Amino acid sequence: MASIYDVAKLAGVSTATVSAVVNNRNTVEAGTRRRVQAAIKELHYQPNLYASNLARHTTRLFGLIVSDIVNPFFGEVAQAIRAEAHAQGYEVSLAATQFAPADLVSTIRRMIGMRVAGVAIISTEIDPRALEILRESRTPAVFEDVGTVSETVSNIRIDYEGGIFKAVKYLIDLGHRKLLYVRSFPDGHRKEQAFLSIRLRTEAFRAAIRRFRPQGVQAEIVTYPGPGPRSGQQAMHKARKQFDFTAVMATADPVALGVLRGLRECGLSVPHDISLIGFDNSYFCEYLSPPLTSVNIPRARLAQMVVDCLVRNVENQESGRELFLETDLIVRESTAPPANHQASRGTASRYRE
Amino acid sequence: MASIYDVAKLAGVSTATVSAVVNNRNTVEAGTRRRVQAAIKELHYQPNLYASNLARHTTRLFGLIVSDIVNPFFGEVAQAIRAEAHAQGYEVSLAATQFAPADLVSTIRRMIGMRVAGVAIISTEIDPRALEILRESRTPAVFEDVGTVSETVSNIRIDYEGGIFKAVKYLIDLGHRKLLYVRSFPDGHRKEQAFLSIRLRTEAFRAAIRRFRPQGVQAEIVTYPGPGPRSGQQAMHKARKQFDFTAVMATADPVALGVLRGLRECGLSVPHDISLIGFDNSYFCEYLSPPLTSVNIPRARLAQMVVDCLVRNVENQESGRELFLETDLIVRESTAPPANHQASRGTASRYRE
DNA sequence: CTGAAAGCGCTAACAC
DNA sequence: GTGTTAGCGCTTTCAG
Repeated sequence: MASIYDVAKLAGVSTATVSAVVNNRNTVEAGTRRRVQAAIKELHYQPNLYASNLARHTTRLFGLIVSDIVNPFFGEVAQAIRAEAHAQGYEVSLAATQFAPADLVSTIRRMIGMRVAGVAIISTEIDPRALEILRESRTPAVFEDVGTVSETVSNIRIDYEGGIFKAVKYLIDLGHRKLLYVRSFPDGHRKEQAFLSIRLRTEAFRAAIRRFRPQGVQAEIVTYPGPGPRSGQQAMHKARKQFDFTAVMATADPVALGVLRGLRECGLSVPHDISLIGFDNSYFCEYLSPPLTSVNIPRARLAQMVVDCLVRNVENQESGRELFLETDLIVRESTAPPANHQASRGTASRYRE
Repeated sequence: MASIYDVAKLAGVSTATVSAVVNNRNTVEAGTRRRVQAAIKELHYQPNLYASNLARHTTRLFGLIVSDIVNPFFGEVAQAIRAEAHAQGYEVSLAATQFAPADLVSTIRRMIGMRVAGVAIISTEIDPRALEILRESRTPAVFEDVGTVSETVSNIRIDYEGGIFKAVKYLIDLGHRKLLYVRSFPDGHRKEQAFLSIRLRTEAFRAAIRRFRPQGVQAEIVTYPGPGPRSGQQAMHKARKQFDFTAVMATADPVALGVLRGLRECGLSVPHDISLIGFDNSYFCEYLSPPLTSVNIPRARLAQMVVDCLVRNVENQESGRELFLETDLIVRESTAPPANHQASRGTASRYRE
């Protein structure tokens, strides 16, 4: 492949000049520029990114690491972050770990190897080495949910507590007293493993329940391995036999998807027999039957925070910060007052409103 | 950040030796290796990828370009391709264009700049420059649906024709005679613009209808701009007033999602009043209410083909090929015989099966 | 098994 | 405006 020398020779100029026109510097005379461009075209010249980055010493590139590229929530967040970064003149390189902590670490290594200006980690899984490596390399980073802010690492705390409290309260106010919380963890891992955001969400649920104990609220938490939808589906088939409940909260929307299906398979109707609340407010929520009530994490705000942290850290040497992202409950049609005990026992679903 | 020289000096060896241990070459004595590793750890050394790729002249890296990172179909495909590439010892760098042909071109440029070993373009949008640039740079490439194979570019033709024929036939066999085909195109573009796969799918639908004309089959095709779900939803609100139909085919699953919602809002039930078929067989299909019948594009097979083409091209200098990927219809519960004309006129949805 | 040294293709002073 | 040139940090012969 043609190099900058070939172009320079063909155009009868120096490599510095070619470099200037390639990088759109306006220090080149129109005629020269044209000659260079012609040579570039003729040789199909494409600058070698490795060479230029190596010589340049600095990149306007952020790394973005998400857990699961198939979960639309991560896709939406990635889009939002990309847009925000572009607005600030940064590219973003996206990587997915599919929940494997080892991949998280190697991906971070690779990104440091790319000398990214900063990296954002929006992931469910964590690995203590991740933080350590990032801090040692002094690469600006922003995490979601991981607590330890430092000179170069920021943290965005998502208000699970508040969002889940709103959700629980909403159910209680509707009259529900027996709740089921369903969570899922990726296959090939142990439940106890560090999926921080899942743990935090669960904790938030427990805390909310505690506060409503005086009202006679009871709750169970069940956990199944595997992809979210499958877990949710399983949960309905199994948990229904063990526990009595009139409302379900899912740890993430894909889990809610499975719950919806499981419920249907059991001949139970949402929200008539069982109310259901998801988490993340994925775009598909409003398109389900019934449209799914879900706790919303504002993506645009999240993206702003992420990019802002990184940019300030990079450009103004501001140190890492702890930010707090509020969440809210988006009420749709998957939640309603519980049917009376009789009706909720399985066969009433034919008579809607 | 520490360089290979720093490590070499600290370990009392040459950079060649450091390079050898970093790259896991087994030509280093155990003791030396340990010393080097200690130095690496102490200095938090991370090799500069640009420098190493520049010196190395060759990468085991494929570029993968998809249209829309939020559509789970692309996510699933990306995962499958990544897995297959890893199995062959290649990394993959993922980029999303969000349907913008200009981004397609600049992304391809960037990937050539990264000197990727090959690139796969699984996108809805196309741009003639894309093919041209790739061919000129002699970068091995594989497209989906774009017809012109050459020395370095392969093409995977997806059997839209077959898949859609099966879908239409299935509907006809169920007794449907009046079909509606709903498609969507990204906002900010014109309908006539080149979204090849959408056009091909539409053509396939037309062809299928033509073949069933003798049976008295009628069909309409409607098109709305915007995100798929919104288009599907709109289609139901508007098209229902203009046309008479008992079955809907959507150009992609997200569109079907919107159709489902639109239908519900109109008080129509699937499949009792209207049958619905999606396209792509996204993972969420089986979790909808009712589970969505959809035309399946086998991801694993697609991934195999893509990676295989690329690898053969890179490693064995085999020239580009034209491959054909069969599709099949996954029947679920969104399709059923049409209700009699009376019942389908809007109010029958309470009396299921 | 290890070291010396010549690049890789580009950028950015600095000089002209 | 444009050219010269010294690196950037690594890999890879080739000697030893």
